[in-house]
Amino acid sequence: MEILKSEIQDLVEAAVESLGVNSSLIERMLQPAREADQGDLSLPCFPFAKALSMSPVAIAEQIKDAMGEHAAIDEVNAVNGYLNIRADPAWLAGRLLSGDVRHAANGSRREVLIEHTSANPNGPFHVGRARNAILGDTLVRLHRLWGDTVTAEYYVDDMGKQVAVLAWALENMSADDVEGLLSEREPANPQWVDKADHQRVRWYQAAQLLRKEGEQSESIEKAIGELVHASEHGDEEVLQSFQSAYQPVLDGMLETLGRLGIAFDRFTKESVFVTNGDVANLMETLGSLEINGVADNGAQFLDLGQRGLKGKTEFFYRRGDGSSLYATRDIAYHRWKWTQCNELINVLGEDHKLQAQQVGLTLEELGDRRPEVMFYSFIKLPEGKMSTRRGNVVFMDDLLEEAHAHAVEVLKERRPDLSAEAMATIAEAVGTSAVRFNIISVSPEKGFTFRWEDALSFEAGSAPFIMYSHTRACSIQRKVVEVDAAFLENNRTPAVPDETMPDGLVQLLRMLAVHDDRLAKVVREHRPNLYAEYLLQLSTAYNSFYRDCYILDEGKVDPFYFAVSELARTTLKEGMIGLGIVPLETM
RNA sequence: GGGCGUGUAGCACAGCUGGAUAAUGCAUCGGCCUCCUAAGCCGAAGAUCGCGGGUUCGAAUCCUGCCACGCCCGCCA
Repeated sequence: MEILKSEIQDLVEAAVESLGVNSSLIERMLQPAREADQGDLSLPCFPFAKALSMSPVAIAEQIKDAMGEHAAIDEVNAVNGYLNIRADPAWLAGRLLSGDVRHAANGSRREVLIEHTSANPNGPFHVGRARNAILGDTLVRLHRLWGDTVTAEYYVDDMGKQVAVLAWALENMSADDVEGLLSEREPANPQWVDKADHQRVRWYQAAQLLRKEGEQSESIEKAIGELVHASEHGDEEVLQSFQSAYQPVLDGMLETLGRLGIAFDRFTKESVFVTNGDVANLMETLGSLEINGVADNGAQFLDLGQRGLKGKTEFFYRRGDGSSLYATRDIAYHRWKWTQCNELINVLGEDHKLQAQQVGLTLEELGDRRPEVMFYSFIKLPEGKMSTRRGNVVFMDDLLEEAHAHAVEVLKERRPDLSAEAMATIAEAVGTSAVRFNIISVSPEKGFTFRWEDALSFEAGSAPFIMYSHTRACSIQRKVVEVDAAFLENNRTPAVPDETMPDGLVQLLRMLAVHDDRLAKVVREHRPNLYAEYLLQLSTAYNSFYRDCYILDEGKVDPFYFAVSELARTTLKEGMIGLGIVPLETM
């Protein structure tokens, strides 16, 4: 709890000094208490035991006795060798309601470029791909909540084999060809027949079959190879045909993402760095490096083993025919990205770890910084790995429909009074928020198994739980305005009452006091799941407060309780936006 | 074979820059709607923190060996 720590650290240091111990460790040792009933900050006294040749228990007692009084401190206890300090709830309330604490710790607003998703535009989004998009977008939102200036960027893979296959298929196959080839597969979901990503992926899949099994697979492979080659050499006409092939697919994917509240500020095409000469220049620079090597056929690589890379140390950046590789273009892209920001974050699947190492080391070799990377592990289905080929996929579009339908069912039961229209709006918000939250709330590096029952859980521990707490606060605000329309204006900073506060209120104040600490950590360490956990705790605290403190009692408004409720409401709302949960005002 | 990651209650998951009784949700059992939305609240039960060593006043957390699972080790993207 930084707001308390910054206030009383001097006091603790003075007390420790008075015992004759150097207090330089206090800054680090004075830490949040683990259990709420221990207090807000605690100082383990074990490290001082040797120097003072006293028991930690006695040391804690003596520090306690040596501590001066402070308005921020409710009580100090010495327990089992720990010095526990509890913040005074009234002091906390005063600080929080004065409004000058929020984001107080934020001295470092940065310009951050976050690249995420960047999926090949060759088919609809499935849940596996969505982990990247949801994590990335949440990171974008949380950095914005923190006060950073953020650019969310999608790197469009507009050259290379995957797009070439799609372009070739659209050019050379009829709808009948495609459906004939895919006759043994599951037919496309009729609901999405007009959506280009679902449509065109059929062409892509059919072409993949032909490439592998068809009689003309060799000639097809050759044709596609020529397209790839042309694109890698910056052939405008080919690149143009690629674009008309993938753009509608990309648009379809973005439509799906839009439903989840995910949007991008900029799309950067891979081919740009080929056509503008950056890649050629880069390869020239790399060729002059000390660690450059040349293979028999003229291909070039860097020996990154000399820079600490383990395992396979040769990193090829140039083919024998002189063309670039994906990673080479990625390096050119990164060098450009560094001209756009002072903080760079990439969201990548764990399969990209080696490549990220190669790119990072090469950037350092060139005198650039390496980007920060948030890696995530892939989403599996209970039946095993997701695979489009075996039809073992969950499309995001289907998942969102299912989530929406499930939310409608729940609403029919709980709120039969609502109009169909209102229900649809709420169901969409509840469904999409629940899906996002389900994915955000687990650590990115942890394997994630997608389960319908979890994604559609609307109970405690889910997005709807947080949403529900927020709507309670909204409902109270509406009622207060009904009772007294001018109340909001007249009671900006009510006096903090001089009486013992109910448990629920104290819990809520402490949760609110800790918000910035948590957000700072989440943004610094790229761990959105910790913020998801925080919002759950804040919601729980609000619900306890709601239980203990009647804001409206017999038609009268308690100004202090209402102010606390309002602070919780705005904190919840901003936090929900930070996670991409829709802050409904009623549900 | 090498590199990286993961292993915590029946299930899912938090905690991992070492600190006191390992947090939370689901499932299980019990209580709370004549009062601000019960998608809620209160309580019970449930954990040799993968296994073995080590460092330390103190280890889920650090080091090390082993086991299991995932990902990677293309002049593919």
